Parts: sequence; C-alpha cells; structure tokens
Amino acid sequence: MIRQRLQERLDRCFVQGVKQGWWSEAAAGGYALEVPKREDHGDFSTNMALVIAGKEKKKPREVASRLKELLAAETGFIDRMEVAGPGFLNFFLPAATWQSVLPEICQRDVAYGLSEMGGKRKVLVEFVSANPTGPLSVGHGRQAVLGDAIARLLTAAGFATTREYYYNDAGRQMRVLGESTRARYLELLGLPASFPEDGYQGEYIIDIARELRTEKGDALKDVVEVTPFKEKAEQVIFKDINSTLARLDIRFDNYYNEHTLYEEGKIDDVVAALREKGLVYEQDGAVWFRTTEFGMDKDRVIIKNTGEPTYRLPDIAYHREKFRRGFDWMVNVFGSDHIATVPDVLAGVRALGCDDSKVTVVIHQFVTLVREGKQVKMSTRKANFVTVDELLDEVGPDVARFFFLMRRADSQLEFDLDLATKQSQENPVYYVQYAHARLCSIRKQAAAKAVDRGELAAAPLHRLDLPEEIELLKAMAAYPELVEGAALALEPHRVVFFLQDLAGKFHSYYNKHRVISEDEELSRARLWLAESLRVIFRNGLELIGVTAPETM
RNA sequence: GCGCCCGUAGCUCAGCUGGAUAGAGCAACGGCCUUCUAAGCCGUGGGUCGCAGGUUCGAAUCCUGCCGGGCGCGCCA
Repeated sequence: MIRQRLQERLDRCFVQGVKQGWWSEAAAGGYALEVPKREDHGDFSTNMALVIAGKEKKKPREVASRLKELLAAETGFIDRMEVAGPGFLNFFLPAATWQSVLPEICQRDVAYGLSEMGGKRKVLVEFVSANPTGPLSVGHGRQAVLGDAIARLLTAAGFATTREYYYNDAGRQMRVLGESTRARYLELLGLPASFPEDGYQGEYIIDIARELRTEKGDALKDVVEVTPFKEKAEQVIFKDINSTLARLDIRFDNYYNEHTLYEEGKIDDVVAALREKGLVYEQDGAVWFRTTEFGMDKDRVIIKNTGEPTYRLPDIAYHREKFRRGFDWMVNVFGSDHIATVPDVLAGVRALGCDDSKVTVVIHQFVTLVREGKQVKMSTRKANFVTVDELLDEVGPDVARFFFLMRRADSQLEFDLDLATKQSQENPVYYVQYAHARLCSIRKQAAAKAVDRGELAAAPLHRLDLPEEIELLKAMAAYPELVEGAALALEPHRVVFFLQDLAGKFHSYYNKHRVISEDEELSRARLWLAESLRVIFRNGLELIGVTAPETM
C-alpha cells in the first residue's frame, strides 16, 4: 500500500520532468521501486534515474538530483531522500507513515492480504489427476499440496478459482489393476492364479481382494471378465485417495472423467478439426498429428493402429474443453515425469485456434525421501513406496503441508523423514505456529490482567517507534504485495519464507520488549501491534493451509 | 545424442524477474527462564554463487560453451 502511494508520486514526477524538458517521454517505465537489502539505503529505493540516464545518455546522479528536487514537495509522506551510489534515489519515510498500516490491518482483519487483482477472472487449477491405481505417493502429496496452495493464493488474489482432478478409469493401466486384483482374489481362495507381469504388487491390492472375498465369497472365481475386479479396486482406491486428500484439507470442485470426452464425441471432434486443417495424416495404420508444424522434432501418434487413441488426443480434447468452459487462465500442476506431454498438448490447443498462452504449467521436481540417511526409492508398481497416508501418520498434516511448500517447485525436495518425524524444536512449522500461539497468549494475559487496549481509533500508535517495531510494521505492510506476487508467480513458497521471517522478527521482539507493562499507554499501542501480527500469522497460515493454534 | 529443471556456507535451501557490502534454518561453540509460552532469544565462526567467456553504469540473476546431478525423449499415462 505504502509502496503504491510512493510509486504514484514517482510517476507524477516523471511527467513533470518531461514538461521541464529534463528528459523525454521515451524514457518512461522499466524502473523498479523496491525495498533495499541494506537498511541505510532507505525504506525504499528506485533505480529510476539510472534507467532514464541509460536511455537518454545523461549522467545518472544528475538525473537523480532532478528527481529529488521534484519530490521535495512531498514532505509529509517522505522524511528525506538521498542520491546514492551510481544514481539510486533512496527514500526514508517517517514513522507515522509506517504506523498508519496498523489500523488498516486490524480493520480489514481476515480480509487483510486479499486483493481484487484477479478481477474475478476464472482460473482452473488442475492437479493430482492421478488415475485410481493405488494410494497417493509422496510425490503426489507434494503436487496436491502445491496445487491446493496455488489455488488458495489465486483465490486470495481475487481470481474465481476452480480446483479440478482429471482422471481416467479406462485403458490399459486400469485393466492391469483389475487383473492384479483378480489374481490376488484367486490366491486368497487357494486357486491357481497368474499375477500379471507388470501388475501392481502393493499390499493394498491384497486388501481389496480380501474385501471382495468377504463380500462375494467365491462367487467370482470363474469370472473371466476383469470388470468386477477393476470396478471394486477403483472404488476402494478412489475412496482412499479422497480420504487422504481430506486429511490434507484438500477438496476438489470438480472431477473430470476422461471417459466423458468419448461419450460426448469430443475426441472425434478434435480429430475432425485437425484433419480439416490438414494437420493429421495416416501412416503405418496409425493417425499422426503434425507436431513438426509447431516446431517439434517429430510428429506424434494420436490414434494407434489398434484404433485406440494415445493419451495425447484426450488431453488435447480436455484442454479444449477447458477453453470452451470459459476459463481465462488454466494452471496445470504436473510432476517432472510428465514434462514431455506439455508441448504436445499446447500444440494441440493452438492448432485448434485456442490461445495457449492462457495455459501455465507448473512442473514440480521429485521428492526424495530420506530415511536413516538412505534414499527410499519410490514406485507404485513395486510395493516399496511411502504413501501420503503413512507420511501423515508420522508427521501430521501441518508439518507435511509446510514441508512440501518450503521449496520452489523447481527444485528437488529432500524430505528427511527422521527430521520431520522428530517433532522437535528444529521444526520450522512449530516456529511459525508458536509465534501465533504466543500472540494469542498475550491477548489472554491482557484480558486476565484487565488491561484494555481500547478503541483502535484512539490507540497511541505514535508510541510504536522502536526500530524493532518499525521493522515489524514494514514487514506487515509488505504482506499484501507478497500475496499478489506469489499468486501471479504461482509460488506459495514465498508465503512460507515470509512467515518464517516475520516469526523471527516477532520472537526477537518478544524476548526484548514486554507488550504488557506498567506504561498503560504504551501497552495499549503494543497490544494493537500484537493484534495486527496475530491477524497476519493467522491469515498467512490459512493461505498455506496450516492451522494456527492458539496454544501449544 | 536431444529437450526441460537444478548447481549459492559442512548439510537443506532463499535471493522479490538486472542493483549497492550475497541471506536463513540446521549442525558446532558460548550465554539467557521468580515477570505476556525457553517449541523462544542473544552472541561467535563459516562463501572463487559449478567452470570459462560475453552483454552494461552494474550479473548469483540475462546469452553462449563446457562440467556435474535429476526427469523425460513409446503406437504407456
């Protein structure tokens, strides 16, 4: 907010400078107004003079002096300015400017940090999208939490967000699942069974078979058709996946079954449309999509010589449906193993006349599980993988969510189970939650001691003049921008880092200064400071889906 | 061989899309609880930002080429 107000003043100065003939219209834009790393470089700093000087072939420091002159009228808002280094202009704001953020936080309360930036534009966030062949693995867990946090961020930033899970319960994978289940079922009955070579070996298949035997006895022993086994397995596994997601407080607005694309003729439509544009051809009994037209190294098969489509075709049809459903922005969260599918799908929707720049794909790298210093290999087919459920049993949803969001999607995530399960002080989750609990505790103390913080409008905020207090106010003032930035970049980890940083500042302040003291006026001011901090921690934790406990 | 991602302190990672003297946590060491929660705080040490060039007022950040790690490169999804 404060940054915005300063920005407006800067823009006005630029125009004035043009009128004065100091620089031309052509030098507009492209400059930054940011919080410098070093405190002695001011509260804000701009490289505007450097940018103008570069374009106009002038001396940066001279341009900076001109800017300073033009801004001199803003004495109430700006305390002082200085030209520094190669031509930066640094701004020092008075304490009162920072103190003014506090009432705003407390008044807006749960709405502080929310913005209208998205303008209610429709965004679809697609994530998890795992076919029901087994329980969610830790890799899915990262994706689930990442996608959900992205959706939370976008909602906070004013977008109309839809969470969607796209799945396929037909096809080869599912057939193998059914065969695996049947084999286990027959084994339980003591009958000869041939387990498929590439079958699903997990323990959960045996559980499903056992359930089936309890329900049906041996009634299915002569059934050759795989469907009843497949359907049972799918039903059980989907229920399992959903309960896992529910434990993480993740709920989807919509489940999109690939099958509907066939039923409603969308698949045929796509082929026909591509054919009309001359982008498909037949060869070796298969139907090919001319992806080379879109800069790819080779063409791709969209219908196999068996007549069955490859995954690409429904994927393209699915994405076209997203466009048809009127979404302004489509965010796909994928694991890095799906990276190769992205260009094909984008080429497909582009070929169909859709604007593929409306699709943003967030690729997250793998999760490396480490237990007792050794890496645990993960594979759904083999049984030796750790499920999200097992992880949740050990660390709980708060720790799991926080850990999954601590890293950029881009970087591989090392999940140290020993550390995460330790439940000890090292855990950064507790560090942030503890800040919130402490703030709640202060509030209770105030009530117990009958110290009333009074009306907000009457709060003596001018007493919040310690360097530590100004620092806290500055950090809190930057929160709304942080949310907007994290939302646009689809980077929830920024929120996590912000909260850790703010928690550090608060813990430090807490140990150095007392909120409730003999000084009644000061206590009132600080109680309002504590209140605004509590609001931010609660809102921030909510944004990443971690609980904000009142006691710990 | 080709495409994408990563390489920053002993370890795990940030670095706000090109800014000023590169940060945090963990690990190590030394201190702080009759006062709002010690799941906390204070202090100390630790760096050729993988390597080499280039772009410019200015590079961890952008470009090129190497080196190392990961994921892909199917008429599997």
